[in-house]
Amino acid sequence: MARRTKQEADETREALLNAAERVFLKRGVARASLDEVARVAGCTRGAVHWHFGDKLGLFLALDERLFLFQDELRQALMADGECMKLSRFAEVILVCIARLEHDEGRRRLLTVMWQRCEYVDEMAPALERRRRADVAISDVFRQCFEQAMERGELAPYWQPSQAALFLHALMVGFLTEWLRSDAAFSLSDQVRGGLKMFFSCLSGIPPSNAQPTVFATA
Amino acid sequence: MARRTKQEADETREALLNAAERVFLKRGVARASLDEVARVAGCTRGAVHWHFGDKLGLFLALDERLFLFQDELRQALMADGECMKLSRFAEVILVCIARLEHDEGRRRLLTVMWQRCEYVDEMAPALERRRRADVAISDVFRQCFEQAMERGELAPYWQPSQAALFLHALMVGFLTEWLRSDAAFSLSDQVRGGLKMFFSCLSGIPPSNAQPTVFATA
DNA sequence: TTATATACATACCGCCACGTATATATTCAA
DNA sequence: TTGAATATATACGTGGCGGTATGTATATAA
Repeated sequence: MARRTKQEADETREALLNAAERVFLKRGVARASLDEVARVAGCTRGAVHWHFGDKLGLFLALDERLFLFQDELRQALMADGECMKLSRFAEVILVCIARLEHDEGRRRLLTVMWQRCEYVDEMAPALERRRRADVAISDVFRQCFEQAMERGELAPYWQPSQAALFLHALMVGFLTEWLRSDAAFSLSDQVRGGLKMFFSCLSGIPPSNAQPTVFATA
Repeated sequence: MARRTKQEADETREALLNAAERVFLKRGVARASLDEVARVAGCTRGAVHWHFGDKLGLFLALDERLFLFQDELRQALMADGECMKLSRFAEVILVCIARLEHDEGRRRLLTVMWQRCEYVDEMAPALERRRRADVAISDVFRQCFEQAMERGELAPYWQPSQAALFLHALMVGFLTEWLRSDAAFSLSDQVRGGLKMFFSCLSGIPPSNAQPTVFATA
């Protein structure tokens, strides 16, 4: 019941975060009790308060996980300040989406943060993170589209910034519907189809249904 | 303190709903107290319990308002089972969006239902309404695109159902970003631009920037 | 006019969950 | 070996909030 080894303590911490993920998902962040979180993790509220201070601390620690995922996408899209070609760009997004779809933990986490949390008062710091992550992703999108425009990959009537906002809204929309439907449809399929249409519009080249690869290599 | 007239009772009811709208927005549905709602409305919890039974009843009554708004859009899009041309279609959506943007009450309501509520356990009925409304809207979209396809207004590579899901995701995404940003940008402008690109892609006709009206009359 | 239903206000009760304080058992460093 | 820091469990106090029960004044119908 007391400090075993440092590693075991870390395992307790992880167990608590995993438990919080599930309990927040089931009860909602506001209605979830720390006691239930602790019991699901196989310990008591003492451990929660030791590791996270209070409920907000626990929530923010959990939120950190989502932040890491988002950053992962951002880095994948812009490995070294250099943007990839549009065709490759779409593929990277799809890989991230597919990973999300097949990782129950990520889905739980995203559901908690998007659908089971009332961003108000003390939750404000998390909302700020969300906003910054949104801006960061949109910025990466925009930079990629700007470089694509310079390379002549963009149909002339598209503005890079507008394309970025458009794409971002599209992704947020698909994700929101997917989470709301309780993953009732194949997210990958939806997004694949959506991206296909979007990118072909972007490039001004009609999509080729015959082609085996997902995107025309514009 | 007691039954004045029937009309005054209805006014109390409306005042309570308006208060709930604001208090739920500020505190989140779960953390909001009925006492604060009542005080904001200028009465006590007695009135709340009389009119709505309990907290869930109050919430569902408020939710009804949003449902009405959504139905308004649905009816506007398909007045008499007949769908309009795509160009007009986009305009109707924009009118609804503009109305939402300039109606603080509607924005509050939508924010509460989309960003200040944890849909869990007893909130399930509201989530069901949300899902049904989503399906209903998507269905209207799909029907319109089907008829558009029959009229030859759709580029051949678009499937009506896919176009409907695409459009729906796009709208949900724009709205979500707008609400999350606390209405920091012009929703109408964003959506106008987005719809313009989307519908020109749909019809396979590049958008004409020179034209004064928003959409090419395809 | 009076009884009854209505439209609230007030009072009371009970729970629950959070935070804190404290106890306790290990580990680790000296 | 021992003290201090660590990693929990347990115990305690308490504030808030929701539901219900009840009080009460007014409208309305008979």
